[in-house]
Amino acid sequence: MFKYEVLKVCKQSGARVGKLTTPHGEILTPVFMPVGTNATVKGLTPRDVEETKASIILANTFHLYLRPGEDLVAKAGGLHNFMQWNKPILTDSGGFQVFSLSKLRKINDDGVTFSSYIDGSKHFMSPEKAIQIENKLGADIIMAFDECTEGNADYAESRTALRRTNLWLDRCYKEHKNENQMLFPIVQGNMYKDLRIESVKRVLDYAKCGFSIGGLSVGEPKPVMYEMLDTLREFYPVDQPRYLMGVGSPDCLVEGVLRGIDMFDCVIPTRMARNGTAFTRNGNLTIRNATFAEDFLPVEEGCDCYCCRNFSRAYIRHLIKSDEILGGVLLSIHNIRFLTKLMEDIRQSIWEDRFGDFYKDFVSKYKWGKS
RNA sequence: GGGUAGAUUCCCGAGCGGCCAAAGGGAGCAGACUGUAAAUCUGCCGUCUCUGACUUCGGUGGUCCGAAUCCACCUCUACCCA
Repeated sequence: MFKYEVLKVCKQSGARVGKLTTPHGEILTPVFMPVGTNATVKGLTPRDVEETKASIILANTFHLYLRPGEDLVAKAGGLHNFMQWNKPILTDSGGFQVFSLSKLRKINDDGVTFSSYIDGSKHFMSPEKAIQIENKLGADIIMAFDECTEGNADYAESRTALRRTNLWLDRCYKEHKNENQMLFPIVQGNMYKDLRIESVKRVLDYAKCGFSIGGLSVGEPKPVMYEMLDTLREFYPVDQPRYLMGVGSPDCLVEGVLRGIDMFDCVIPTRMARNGTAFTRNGNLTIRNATFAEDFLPVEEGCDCYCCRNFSRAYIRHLIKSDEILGGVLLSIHNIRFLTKLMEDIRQSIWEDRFGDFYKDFVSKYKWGKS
């Protein structure tokens, strides 16, 4: 049911194109996966998401457990049916929420006790429970329940979190019974090379058709993240996709592929869209800014997305300034399409053994902020 | 014609003798955002030679050591009475 094949390795860079087969379809890697935490990519219909050529999206166990509840999703026929997305879905386990909602939780080896951000009610999440919920939600790929630490966590704290992540990893695999779902283990270890290496070795004892790298892009500088990826690289088996969790700025995607990463997800294209910023190959454009008030060009010339084919920067700026929902919707469409197109172009350059050149060209043009 | 209330920095609006360049909104401008408690958050928002100085609170004149705040007249606005 699950299969990963490497289709091509770039002679110039070593980056690769692969194909991951799942019950709901095939995914060409390297791939960017848009995030739809609450069983919706914010603001977009599945039709919109499909038009961006996204081949797989994320949803979140933690959020769907709190509302509407995994039983209701199961009753609806599973996530695919509930949200009307018939391509692959990956559910995150809620491990990241242990980190991002840290003020609301208490953690020990058994699991995590936390207060709901919705109504303050007390809940308990364990590796077993997370897997049970993910089984009910029915995504194609499900994530192990891990403990993610902050970018500046000290060694002792990082080691404790890793020990717990490892403990939980075993419990996740014992609990997981649904053969229609591939369980990905998660590498942790913060910014400590020895912990990262220990973690990846451990993870590979469990990984069958894919594994992921978590706990990066959590506040550390980008070069530190790249260093961690460089450290891990020699341990990767060739026959499994490698998923770098939570990474999605255009420059990080390119840097990640160069370091052997096959899968990425991130909220950043949709969040930045709602906050008025667009990705382009020449750098980010804060469409909200006054400079675009009378700019009647599309967000990015040459882009084939619905937004760029039809609307001007001036119009989108007007929508954003007027707090009209459509502004965020259109920019979300563009930003996601920008990333899926970036991945298409990366794959093409790998096929043609020129990803090294593509990388240099991209990095020389793309700027994150104002230059 | 008579009466009453009012005129505050782009807008709304607080201030009612010193702690006022003047609360709070809004608008405007800019920044942040990486497994989404984020259509959110942060900063700036009179001028300047900017750890200080200068010019502002309808206008003019006055009282006072000191006025956006008190007094007089004027202008305008709203409502009421004729």
